[in-house]
Amino acid sequence: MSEVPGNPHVSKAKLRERMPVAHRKPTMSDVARLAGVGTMTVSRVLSGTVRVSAETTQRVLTAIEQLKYRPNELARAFRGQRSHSIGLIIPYLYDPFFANCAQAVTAVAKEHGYSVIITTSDEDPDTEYAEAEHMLERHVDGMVVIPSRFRQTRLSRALFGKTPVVAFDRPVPDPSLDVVLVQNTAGARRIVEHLIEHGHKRIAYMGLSRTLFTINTRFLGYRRAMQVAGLAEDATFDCNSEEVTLGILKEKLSGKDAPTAILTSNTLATRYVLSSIAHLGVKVPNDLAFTGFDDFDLAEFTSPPLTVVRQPAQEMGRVATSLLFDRIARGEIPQTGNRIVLPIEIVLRRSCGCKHKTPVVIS
Amino acid sequence: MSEVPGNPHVSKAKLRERMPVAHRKPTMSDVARLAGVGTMTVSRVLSGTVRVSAETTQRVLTAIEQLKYRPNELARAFRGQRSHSIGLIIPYLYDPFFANCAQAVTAVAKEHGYSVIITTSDEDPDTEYAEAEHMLERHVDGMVVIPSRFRQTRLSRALFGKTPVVAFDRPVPDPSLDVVLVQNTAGARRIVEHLIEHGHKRIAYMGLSRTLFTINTRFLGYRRAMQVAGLAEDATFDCNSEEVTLGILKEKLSGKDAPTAILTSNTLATRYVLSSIAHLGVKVPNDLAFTGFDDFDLAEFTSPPLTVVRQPAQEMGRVATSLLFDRIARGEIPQTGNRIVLPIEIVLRRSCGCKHKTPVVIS
DNA sequence: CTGTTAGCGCATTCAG
DNA sequence: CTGAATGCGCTAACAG
Repeated sequence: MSEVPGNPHVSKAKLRERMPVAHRKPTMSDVARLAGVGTMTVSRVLSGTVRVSAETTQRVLTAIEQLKYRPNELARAFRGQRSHSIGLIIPYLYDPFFANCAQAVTAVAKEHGYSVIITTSDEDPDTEYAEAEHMLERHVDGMVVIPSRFRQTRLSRALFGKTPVVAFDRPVPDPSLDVVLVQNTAGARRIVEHLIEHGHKRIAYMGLSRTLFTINTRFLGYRRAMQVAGLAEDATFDCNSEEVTLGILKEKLSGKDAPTAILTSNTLATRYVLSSIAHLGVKVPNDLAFTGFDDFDLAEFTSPPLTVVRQPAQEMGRVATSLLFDRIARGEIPQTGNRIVLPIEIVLRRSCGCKHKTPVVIS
Repeated sequence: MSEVPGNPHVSKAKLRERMPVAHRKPTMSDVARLAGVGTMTVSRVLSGTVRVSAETTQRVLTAIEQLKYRPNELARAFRGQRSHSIGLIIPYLYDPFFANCAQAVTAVAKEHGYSVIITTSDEDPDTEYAEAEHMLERHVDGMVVIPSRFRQTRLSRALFGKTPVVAFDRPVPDPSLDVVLVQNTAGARRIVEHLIEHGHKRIAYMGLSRTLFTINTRFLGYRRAMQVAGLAEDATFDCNSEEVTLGILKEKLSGKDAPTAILTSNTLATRYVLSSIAHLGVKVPNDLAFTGFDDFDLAEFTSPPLTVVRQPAQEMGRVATSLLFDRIARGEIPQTGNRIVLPIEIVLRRSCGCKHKTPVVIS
């Protein structure tokens, strides 16, 4: 041990003058020294949790001003129990639906004075797991996540320990996590019923991978409506690219039981199908009625305007994040989490065969 | 001071048994104890910077496994000089263009093993400033930001100190910050020239606030093209909502010098104008040719498909972030920053009057 | 109302 | 190749 002779309990480091203030970020003790008080007083002035005399407060404030002191959040987070940050994991950011969710999450976090650490899972369960671990290592106070594939996601209470987590848009197998969803099944069912009211008998469901919760759940709604009406179902789950989708649609339409109406599973499928429709020169809604899941900004300006199921993306994000802050505040992890289901709306435009000049929204 | 009698320099805390491991997250010394080594050895095994004997390494690894030990990134960041996180400030997340930028930033950060702290400025210079300060307090290693209004942004080297910052999409007044932009002026100019080639003489520029850099810069390109062709300019900067835009367009079209073609300043303006056009029953491109800045997923499926200037959103984000990591690695702050300008593309579809069945991209 | 002490978990000295 | 001591900046707990 490097002790100074004669002062066996005071190390050299303790005696060494600290670097001149100019070259380091000022710390609390710099402020304390300048104000002629103890560091705790500065801390108290900053946090405002304990009364400090007006005069002292003023001195501290002046010193802070003078040194341009900024508290070190890292030290604060490290020292205390709260890091004042939450983690957000979503599949992609370039999907407007997810981006809208993220917008809501950051907005709520800001209201709580929290930072958001964001990352994408790219729909890959391993990436998702690794990113979640990474956030845990950063000691986030909680996490909001849109889980990847239901059967493969490894997100669970075992991983998170005492860190609260809210899943949204898609559920997780672990029942102890809170989850916020929308009425996927009911939404799909109702829009199919609408198509049936228009007189359609052969309605096709065109989706991406069935391993995605939302896509499968919506399919269930579609199937239900078809069954109730005594109609034969016709679903595909391979619309993974424009090329593939074009092939599928072409084959469907050339068959003798060609569908007269379509429901797509989500925005991406909508894009692929719309592209294929344009390519094939099919007229909507006369040759083929079109409906899709997920509304988007310009759905009103496509040709024809699109009838869709609208999900409350931002509200879902807001509800999920509020729930998370609730958990953080309460500090208790439930045995079984909440399950909140938000209502959807049907936006009737003209691709379904309706003649509305302006969209009609039913909820 | 609470000392144990007889041991004047050993406090009670020092003697007190630590909580049983089960109730705390395991720390490095838990691992060290179990492996029968010092904490430094564990640290070295983890960081891999210094050679440790194979046998010892194995013992440590086993202990880590057994305790499910995870390093505390917070402590690591606090202790070391790097927090391994960068900050990202964008105006909004619900704008697909910005979301795409953000996607690229998070992707590059992930490649570097970095976390991204994200926040929105809502186009407000004060929010922007506050959020930047907040990130600085969190000791991010660097920041990527899409600055708010050019004349009002308070982002500057003075605020950031030695923390590297890259601005993108829009510049900042402070020349010491790096900035990555696209060819806004050239893009606007070329698409207007294209309109002129179609025979248009009265071309209107419809934009949001001129205080936004991109919108003003694109206007300059528009103006240039008009001047060179000897045409009179006709620009408005008040398309802030659907209602206002509708009023403006209605008035323009009823005047005797009604425009025969339009260029919008960005996606939002495009939406407002498209909505107004639909509302007024104007036929595109026969009554009015349409062109816009910013491509988007479904621009191909609007009626008619839209001719637009396409910006490389993801590439811009990627370049900006790579530049930032460069600065972080080098650890030096330049006197005057880089200024990188990325090329744009013109996507010719049919709203401009072209007859292309599929889009033609010129760059 | 204010100050002192101690320690959060880690990595950088420095000694073996 | 390994370990002990030390302190990063802050605040909870206590003492005055």
